Amino acid sequence: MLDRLNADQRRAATHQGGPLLILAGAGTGKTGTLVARAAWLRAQGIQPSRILLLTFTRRAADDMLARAHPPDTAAADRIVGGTFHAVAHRIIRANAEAFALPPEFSVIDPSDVADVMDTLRDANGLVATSAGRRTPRAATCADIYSRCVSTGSHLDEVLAADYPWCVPFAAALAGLFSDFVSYKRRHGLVDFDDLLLLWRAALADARAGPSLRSLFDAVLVDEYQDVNAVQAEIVRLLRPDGAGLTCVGDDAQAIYAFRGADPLHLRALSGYFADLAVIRLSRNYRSHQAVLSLANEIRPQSAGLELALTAERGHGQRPTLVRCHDEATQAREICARVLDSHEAGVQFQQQAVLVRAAHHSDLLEIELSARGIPYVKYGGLRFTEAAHVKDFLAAARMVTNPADDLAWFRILRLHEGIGPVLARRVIETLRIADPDAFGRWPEAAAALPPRSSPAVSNTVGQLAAAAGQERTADCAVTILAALREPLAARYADAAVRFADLERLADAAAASPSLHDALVQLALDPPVSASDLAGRPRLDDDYLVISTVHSAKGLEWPVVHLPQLVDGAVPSDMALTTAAGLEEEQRLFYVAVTRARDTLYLYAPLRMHHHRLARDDRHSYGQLTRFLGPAALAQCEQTQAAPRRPALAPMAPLAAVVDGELQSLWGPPIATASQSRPGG
DNA sequence: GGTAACTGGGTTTTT
DNA sequence: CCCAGTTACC
Repeated sequence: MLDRLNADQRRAATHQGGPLLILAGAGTGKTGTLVARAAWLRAQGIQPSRILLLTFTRRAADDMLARAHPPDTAAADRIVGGTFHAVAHRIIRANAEAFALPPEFSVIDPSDVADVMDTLRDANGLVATSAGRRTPRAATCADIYSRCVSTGSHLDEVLAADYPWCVPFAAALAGLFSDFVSYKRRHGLVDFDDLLLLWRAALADARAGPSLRSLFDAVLVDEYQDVNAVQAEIVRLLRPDGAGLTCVGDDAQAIYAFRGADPLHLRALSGYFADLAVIRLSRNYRSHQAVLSLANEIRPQSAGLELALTAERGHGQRPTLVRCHDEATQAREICARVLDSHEAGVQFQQQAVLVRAAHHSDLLEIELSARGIPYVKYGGLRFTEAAHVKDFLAAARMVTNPADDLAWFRILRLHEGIGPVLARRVIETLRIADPDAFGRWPEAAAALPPRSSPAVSNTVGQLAAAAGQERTADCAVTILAALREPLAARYADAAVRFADLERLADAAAASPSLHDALVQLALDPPVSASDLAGRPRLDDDYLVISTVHSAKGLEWPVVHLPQLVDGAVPSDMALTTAAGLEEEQRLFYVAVTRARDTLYLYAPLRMHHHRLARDDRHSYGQLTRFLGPAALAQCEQTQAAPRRPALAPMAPLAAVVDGELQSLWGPPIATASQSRPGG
């Protein structure tokens, strides 16, 4: 395994003793190095099950574990790996009583958090008044809350730095957050932040800490630049003196500040561990030098962690900047180049269009459809955000955790004639936090209007039955059956939605318990329904459209980067703060370094600006500030020809057709009566 | 009193 | 497309 490594990689894989930071630039073989390090640690006599690998995505964990040992390896001989959240959940679930949690606690995702906040908003004076004072929306409240928790900062600091328009609501938000915390505890809910907080608390605990710490001899952390304050502390608590700690990362690729991550944690490692060894990986096996020259030019350098990539694959072709008259031209130019590459033998799936925001590809998607170019889109709206999927998850949560009133609320409201007020009344009557809520159903049903009562009772009855079933598969089938009628009544396209849910139920049935299935879905949501059924159409060839965030860690032979104008790249949301702008630059660096062979950059002059008034939505965009003169010197530039109108200009619309239309209902006129017999 | 149906204005990124 | 506000119906 070590034979295939270069000298730096081998030094990293075989580093002995104290804490190690591997500063791994994009495409420098980081995964292979980590896998080799795990193998070397085992060769040093460390049990695989005493090696912990922490990643940020499940995919990264699976990739590495798959390369670390053959698939048939027994559990005891496997490295322990997963995302921070998944590992935290495993520990908390195994020790629920010690954490004073009900054994079947619900893990709620950020949209559930927003729903809870929504129900608590009114009581804290955060309801919008007609007087025009705009209050932060539920999702914004949830973001602010999470930012406080994950950065360990006081509410006032977070508001001042990132949500200045919410400063007037500081007191109301503080009240809301207190209510939110006690609400979660009352109803057995655990959010993503809680998973990390609970793990950290256990590690810091005088009695639990030492035994949790002693589970592992070596801890490997991937993408360390993306840890938040809580995760950084978890790592320090796992390896207090740094022995056996390996962190891999690149602070120039930190792109998750919006969820509380901060590359300062990576930069602070050397201050925290005096004996930290830093090994740089800068030999790039992914891209041609022409691409890397641009990447090196735009890479933000930080003191002490400078790095420049050098290509192992030859020089290649310089990136091309295509200046386009407008967005429509840009869409056509992308299609043309995608097709050109395709004809030159590059499959669609070897090409990707990477966008800053999911809606940046709207126009392109129309053009792709018109030309019959198949594509899949990653990032943006997730499968679990679809209304019917949320319905299913809510029903499943009612079954596993009957005290989860959010789930009750959603399922009750699914029925015709049940609105927020009735749903709340029913939930109160049921006293769902007390045991046997399902048993009190007849009492609650009496308060419902006669026309909805039978349907709701039917649904609740079936879910009660599901709660009594042992096997996960039976449970999933019963839940599905319970939802069939309400969904059919609610959604016009119920058949399609139900088919989605059948797949979801199948996937859930494979889990050891419904609880585990739900956690899996929350922490690692499938991107689409087809995701659940594995990859059914491997032989099909699709162009990839992805957000830059979702593209992290991936690569394609041909990469297209549209919308390189200020306001889109960098996003206008980030322009107000220096920190925001730095992150946008790192995002651009990540995007550029995804390309193996060919990189196309597109800058439309005119861009659609939804933040402007309706009549003024088109403004002239400036080329992104990230392509300064030095960076531009690394690119070929070309100007796309605007499309010439196919027709000569005509008379105004009114003159062409309006007179004709008037003749259909206007007073009869001489010529009209001639052409219409009997008129 | 409570629900559903309609309307108008706004939309970053995601474990 | 989602949310909040309004109106129309039971």
